[in-house]
Amino acid sequence: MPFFTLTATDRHARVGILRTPHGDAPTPAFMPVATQGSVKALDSADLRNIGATIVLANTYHLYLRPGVDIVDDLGGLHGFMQWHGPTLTDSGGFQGFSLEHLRRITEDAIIFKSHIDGSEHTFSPEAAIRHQQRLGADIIMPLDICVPADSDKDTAAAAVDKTHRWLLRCAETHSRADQRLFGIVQGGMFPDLRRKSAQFITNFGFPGYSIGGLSVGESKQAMYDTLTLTTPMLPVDAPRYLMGVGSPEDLVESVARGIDMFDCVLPTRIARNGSLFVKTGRLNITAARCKRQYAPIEEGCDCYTCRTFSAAYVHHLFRAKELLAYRLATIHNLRFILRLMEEMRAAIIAGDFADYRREFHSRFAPPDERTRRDQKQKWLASFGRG
RNA sequence: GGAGGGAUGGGAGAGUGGCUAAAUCCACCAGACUGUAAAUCUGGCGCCCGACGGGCUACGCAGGUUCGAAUCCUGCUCCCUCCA
Repeated sequence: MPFFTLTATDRHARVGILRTPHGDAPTPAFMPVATQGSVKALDSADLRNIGATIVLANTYHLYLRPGVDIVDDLGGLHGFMQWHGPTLTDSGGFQGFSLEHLRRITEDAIIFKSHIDGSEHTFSPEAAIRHQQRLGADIIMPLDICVPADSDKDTAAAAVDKTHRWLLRCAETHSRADQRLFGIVQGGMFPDLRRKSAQFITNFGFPGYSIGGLSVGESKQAMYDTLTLTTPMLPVDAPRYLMGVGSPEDLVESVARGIDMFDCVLPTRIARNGSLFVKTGRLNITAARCKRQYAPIEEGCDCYTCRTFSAAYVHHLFRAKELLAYRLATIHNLRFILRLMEEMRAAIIAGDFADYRREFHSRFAPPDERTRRDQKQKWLASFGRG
C-alpha cells in the first residue's frame, strides 16, 4: 500500500489517507502537539477519544530530557507515551528559530545552549536524524533553518541554501525504511526563493513535503499568498504539510490551497490560557459573563467537556486554578479543531468545500490582526527578547 | 486600672511634609497566544469631563499648623500587645 493516497479533490482542496506502520490518518489531518511526549494536560486515551489520529513530538526537547536513549529503551515514542497511532517528530529546526538567542548556527550545525540548564548541544543534520531514528516516529523531519518573517532576502536565501545542503545530509543519514523523511520548503516571503526551494526539494522525490517558515510573524495575507504560490509546485501525489499552522481560519484557508497536514500548539496553548473555540470565534472562559453560563461552552459541541459540564463549571475551574480546567479546555479546543478537519474532509468529498469555507468565514471571527501583532511583541519583550 | 502599638484604596501591605490618586502583591475587568523556554503574557482597576489634558473627592473621625499634610499638632472613636 502506498504511503499516501488521494481519495477526493475539490478544486485545490484534497482528501486523502496517510498510511504508517502504526495506522492510518485521513487528511487533511491536524496533529496535536506533544512536544515533550505529552499533549499538555492529556493522555493518549484522551487523544483517542477526541479523534486524534496522528500526533507530533519534538526531537530537541526529548533529546534534552529525558534523552533519546530512554525513549528508545521504552519502545520509542509509541511505547514511551503509550500512543500507538501514527506519529511525527520535528527535527529541532524550529528551535533554531524560537530559541534564537540560545543558539548559534554554523555551516555544520545548530549549536544550542540548553534552555533547561545552559549546557551546549550540537544539532547537526546527521544528529537530528539519528535522534529521530531512535525516537522512532513514523514521519520525521530534516533539520532546517527557519527565519523570521521580516528577514531580508539575503538572509532568507542563505537559509534556503543551507536548508537544502542539510537536507541532503539528512537524506544520506536516514536509514530506517519504516520512517518517512519529508523535505521542507523554506524561502521566507520571497516567491522566487520559495520556487527555488520547491524545485530543489521535489527533485529528490521525498514521500512528503513540508512547508516551513510560515506563521513566523508575517501577515495572514502574506502567509496565504505564499501558500497559494508554493503548494502548486509540490507533487500532487505526496502529502503537503504546513508546519506550525493551526488557527481555525488558517486551517480552512490552507486546506483550500491544497494542504494535507498541520500541527499547531495554538489550540492547546490557548486552551490552557482560558481561550476556547466556539462557532463564532473565541470565548475567553474566564470572562465575567461566563460565571453564570449554565449551558455548555458551545451548544451542540460533541466534546466530552461540552457533553458533560456547563461553561460556568469550566469558568470556575479556571478561576480557582484547578488542574482539571486545563484538561477540559484542551479537550474542547482539540475536538473543535479535529471536528473542523472532519467537516472539511466531508465537504471536499461532497464537492461543496467552497460553500463550507464561505459559511465558516461568515460566522467565525478571528482576533484583530493589529492587536495580535502588538501583543505578540510585548510577549516577546517579556521574555527579554524583542 | 497602668504602659505601649496601630488605624492607608475590594483584601494584604509600603509610604512619615511637596516627586502621592498613593509602591508591591492578591482579587477584579479586558485582551493576546500559530513546527511549545507558554497553567503564560499585556493592559486596566476612586469619581467626573468636549479625555494623550483637566476637575473633584480621598489615607479612622473632628479640628489645627503650613504656601503645601496620608505624613506634624490637639481631641475623639475603635483595635491589638504587655503589666496589674
